[in-house]
Amino acid sequence: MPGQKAPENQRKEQILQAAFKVASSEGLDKLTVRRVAANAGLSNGLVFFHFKSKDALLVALLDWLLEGTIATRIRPEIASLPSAKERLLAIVRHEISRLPDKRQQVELFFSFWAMGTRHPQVRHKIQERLEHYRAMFRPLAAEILAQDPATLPGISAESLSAMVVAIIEGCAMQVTMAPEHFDVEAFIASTERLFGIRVPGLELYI
Amino acid sequence: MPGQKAPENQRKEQILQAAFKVASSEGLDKLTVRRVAANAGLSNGLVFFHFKSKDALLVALLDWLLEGTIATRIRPEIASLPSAKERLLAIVRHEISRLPDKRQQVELFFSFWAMGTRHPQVRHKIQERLEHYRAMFRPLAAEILAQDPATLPGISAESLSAMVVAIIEGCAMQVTMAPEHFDVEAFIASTERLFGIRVPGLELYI
DNA sequence: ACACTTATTGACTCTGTGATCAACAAGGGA
DNA sequence: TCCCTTGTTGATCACAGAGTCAATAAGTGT
Repeated sequence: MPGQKAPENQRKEQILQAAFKVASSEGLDKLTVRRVAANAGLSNGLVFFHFKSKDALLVALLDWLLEGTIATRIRPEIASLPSAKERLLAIVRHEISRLPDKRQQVELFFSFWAMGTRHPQVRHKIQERLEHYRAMFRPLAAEILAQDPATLPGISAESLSAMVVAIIEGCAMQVTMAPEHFDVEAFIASTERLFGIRVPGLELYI
Repeated sequence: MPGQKAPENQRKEQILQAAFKVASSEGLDKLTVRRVAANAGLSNGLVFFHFKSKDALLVALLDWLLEGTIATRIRPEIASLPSAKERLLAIVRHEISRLPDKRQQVELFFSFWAMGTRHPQVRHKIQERLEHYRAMFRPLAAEILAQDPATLPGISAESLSAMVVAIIEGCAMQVTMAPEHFDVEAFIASTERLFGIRVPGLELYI
């Protein structure tokens, strides 16, 4: 006996939340349509009605995850900082410091990353986001490089953005793998020192 | 009708190689005991005879992968370089430049990494290797920091090693996800510039 | 020759999964 | 009131997977 109809597309959101719950608590490999449906208190058939297949559900979950997890623009309080270097490092600090709180999301993101190596659609979505993420840093990197072209000769804004992203992602990997043995604050401090900030009289690099 | 007996533990190696072939060509999630057995030209029962369970097979595969993939010691030609900074950067260059060739291994490694978030044994093995990897850089980092304590105040060899590992892993992630859009050479160059080498007269940092 | 341990096979069981579908409920318009 | 579209259910199907097991072959010691 069918239950109540839900208004609009609340059902999709409800199912996606259940899917996230399952994936983040049991792992993406243990996610099944039945488990998601049970977690949402719905029948499995309904999941196939709203998302045509399990694969489509996973892709939708990835969208849902990226939407709510990856930074997509520079926050106003950071955008108002005077120098490009400060802005870039403020973003890095912000991105890294929130990693421990966003651990479930980050873990699931890595699962999708692994999945993406064999799944063209997932791969494409992650590539897009990665590119978007790098693009957020590129103007800052360009400004930094333009201010003093002599210090980092032959380096493009592109590769400097890639470096920043690598540092953030690499930190994320280590945090997810060994959160108890990884000192996030020290890591942030190292990044800032390496990029030459807060060391009076030594601000030569970048 | 049982087939020929294989000498010693050649069978285990044979099965592990088949497992790697399956995992790297179809993805770790598509790895089944049957597929591995078929790929090795053996019966599925034999896989369970040599490895007690699929789980144990996966753990053995991880060992096999780590054994042959992750650098575990500093190569002699690098160890003979005069300065600690040069040695560290030579390792980084070596590690990054071989990423495109080791892409299958790296992809599989990331799959295990994702698996490790829910699998204590896998997690532990990866943690160990990660720590071992960091430990390889630590003496170099310590030496670099000791040579000029003023330039990078308050930074530990530990966090500097973590930074180096983050850069390598973060680069690996981007290479696996978008190998055609990622300029490995430019990335290596950026790393070297950032760490202040090959820029005559500007070798202040690190 | 004979027993005994170790490999090896493939059929078999049991469980769970993705997907389908007929049935049925709810609401909205004509 | 009567359709007709949209939701919703749970039974059902076909199938694949992990793991078991009796049977059997190949060595190994005696």
